[in-house]
Amino acid sequence: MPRTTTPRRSSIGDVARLAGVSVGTVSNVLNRPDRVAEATRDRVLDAIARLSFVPNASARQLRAGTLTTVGAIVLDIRNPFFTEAARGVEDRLALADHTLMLASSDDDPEREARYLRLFEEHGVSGLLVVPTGDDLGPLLQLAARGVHTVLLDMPSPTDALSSVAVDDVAGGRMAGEHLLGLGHRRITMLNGPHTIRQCRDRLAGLQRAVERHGLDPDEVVREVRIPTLDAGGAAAAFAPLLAEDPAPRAVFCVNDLAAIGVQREIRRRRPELLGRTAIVGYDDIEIAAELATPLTSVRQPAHDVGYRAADLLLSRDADGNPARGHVVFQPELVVRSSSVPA
Amino acid sequence: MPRTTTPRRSSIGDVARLAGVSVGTVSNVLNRPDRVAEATRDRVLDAIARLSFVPNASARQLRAGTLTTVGAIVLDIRNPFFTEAARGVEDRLALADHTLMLASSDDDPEREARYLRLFEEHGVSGLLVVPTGDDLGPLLQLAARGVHTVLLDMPSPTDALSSVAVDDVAGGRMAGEHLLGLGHRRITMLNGPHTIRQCRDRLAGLQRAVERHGLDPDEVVREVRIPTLDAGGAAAAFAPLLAEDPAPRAVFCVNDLAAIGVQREIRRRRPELLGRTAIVGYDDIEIAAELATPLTSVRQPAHDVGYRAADLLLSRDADGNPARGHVVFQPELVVRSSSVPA
DNA sequence: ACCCGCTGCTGAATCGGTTCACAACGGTGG
DNA sequence: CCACCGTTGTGAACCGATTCAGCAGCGGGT
Repeated sequence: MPRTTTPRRSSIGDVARLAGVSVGTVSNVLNRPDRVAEATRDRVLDAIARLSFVPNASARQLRAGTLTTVGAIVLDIRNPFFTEAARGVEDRLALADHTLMLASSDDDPEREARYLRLFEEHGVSGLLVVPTGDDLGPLLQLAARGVHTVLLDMPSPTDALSSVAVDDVAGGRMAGEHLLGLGHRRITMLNGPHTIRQCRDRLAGLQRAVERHGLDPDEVVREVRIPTLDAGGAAAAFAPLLAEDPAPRAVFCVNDLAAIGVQREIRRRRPELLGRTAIVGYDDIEIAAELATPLTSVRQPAHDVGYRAADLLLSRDADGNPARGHVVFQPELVVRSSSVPA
Repeated sequence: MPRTTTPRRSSIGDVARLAGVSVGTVSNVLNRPDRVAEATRDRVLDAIARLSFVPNASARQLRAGTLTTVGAIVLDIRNPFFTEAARGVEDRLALADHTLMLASSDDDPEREARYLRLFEEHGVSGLLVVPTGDDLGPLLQLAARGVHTVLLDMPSPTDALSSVAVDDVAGGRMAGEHLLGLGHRRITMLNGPHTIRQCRDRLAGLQRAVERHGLDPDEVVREVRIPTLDAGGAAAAFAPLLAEDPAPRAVFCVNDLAAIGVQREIRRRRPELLGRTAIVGYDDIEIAAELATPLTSVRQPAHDVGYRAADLLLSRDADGNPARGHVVFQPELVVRSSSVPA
């Protein structure tokens, strides 16, 4: 009986009644204030304040069809690369008074599909997606249905989808050249699943660097897969390698979190190898420079990636159609003390 | 002229026409499939597939009023504590087939207000907020308007808002007792703005620990404010202290990122003080154990905080009203080598 | 033959805004 | 005095779904 009935949100009709005008006028006050005489406008604004009226976005969008919300789906919200990119997105969107809604697919195609559907149902004005796999089918269908989509951190194989990415092959090559230049001839790559393109590309870059040195990639490069791209998974996968003889002396990790896991595992199991194992990470996250052994890493312009992607999403060509484009940023090798000579 | 007119999204009416049924039937197929004969249902499903029909969430919500989306506003998406909490939220919501939309206020009340309004306009079924300041007015109004709201990482001063928080006074006290136990009698606290409650509480906890030791907080504790809670801001604020004589020998940082900044600054300017300055951080982020000097830190159960908050948001009492509650988790001190004796 | 109840479907009202054709009105110029 | 104009404001159609009263058809009981 004391069941508190939720007070119904007040609608534009309530406001109109209180202000003694028609709903059309209230709508005009909201959207084209200059079309309304000042006295009337004040009365309406007063009524809005008194009722603490908040317009219903569903109703507005249903009729007007427009929305200033952009959706983004990243692989893992805990990965600093993605959060930094998300900040870039937000920063660009804020300039256009748009807002970001962020979701994390956890590298699970099913979750990705759920969020894609959710955003489409809500009619977002654009979508930024870091795809979980190679199957762009769902995204292409989405684009065909008129949802302007930009691939994040993945070059688009088609003109139907725009993209902003970083050249991962170049990044892998930089890491490889660096390690080869230090004299290493056996390089272990701690890589993620090949379903993730970044992982494949970074390996390919490493192999290309080896070839350029006139060596055989199959001899030099040994790939070890880790199931999850975090420190724990990397540590677990690296542990058995440390028991081998000889233990790896040059390790290229698919990201910095994995590199941190490798360092942790070396310190725990074979501390004598600490200063004698070259480690190169990827992403150059903020704390890479602060680690027990400051980490050599391939830096990606994460903020720029997000910013540029949002920019692409918002820009229209002369005809008012969404602009299409493919942007590829170049990574940069940051050398610190973790990459020791052979 | 080649202006590609966006193909209009197909509606439930299009589906009905193609399947040769009424819109009501299509709606039934979508929401109560058991009410529809199998043959009819198959025809409708076929039409849905052929048109790649996606229901319009705005229309649905406008009429039905329900939504399975929850909004969350955190202070900074780059702070691992918040992203970990966000994962906790997502994990709990997924169980109930709800989805999370995440936004970051950047500790800016204006941005916070914008997102609050956005989420309210969209009629989210609940809201998780880490408030930017002490002014809960807007949130109380929101709650009064029927938006179920849970304060994240802040104990609620009122029963109108639920809350899930960690006891920051206890955390500050733990840090203080640890440093005092190590013999330190001058403690510098690198703190954030007092507009943030966490910052005030952690300082208060530190002061209380000093009192318990029979000492005068004003003599022992020196507070230095940093404008932003990241490594860069902390490093900048700490630099002048390093020029003083004597330089600080015990530093309690309001979070781990700040502690990392302090370590960086010491290493850069006074490397001789490296092993002789006790540092305690807060949050125990994943890499705290991997730093050049592994960091003593106060651990917060971030994932649990998010999970529990989402739980509170979803739970209803026997009358079907949203449950109210106040949960306070206890932090835990993790001692590593950064906290050296005096 | 008639009524009852059940299943399966229809058609229209409804949610809360936006938008547009049009009306009301006071002022202006010929 | 009238035609005309610009400024304000009105009222209804409309967006795309949900929901519910009601109807058609059919089998079974009496």
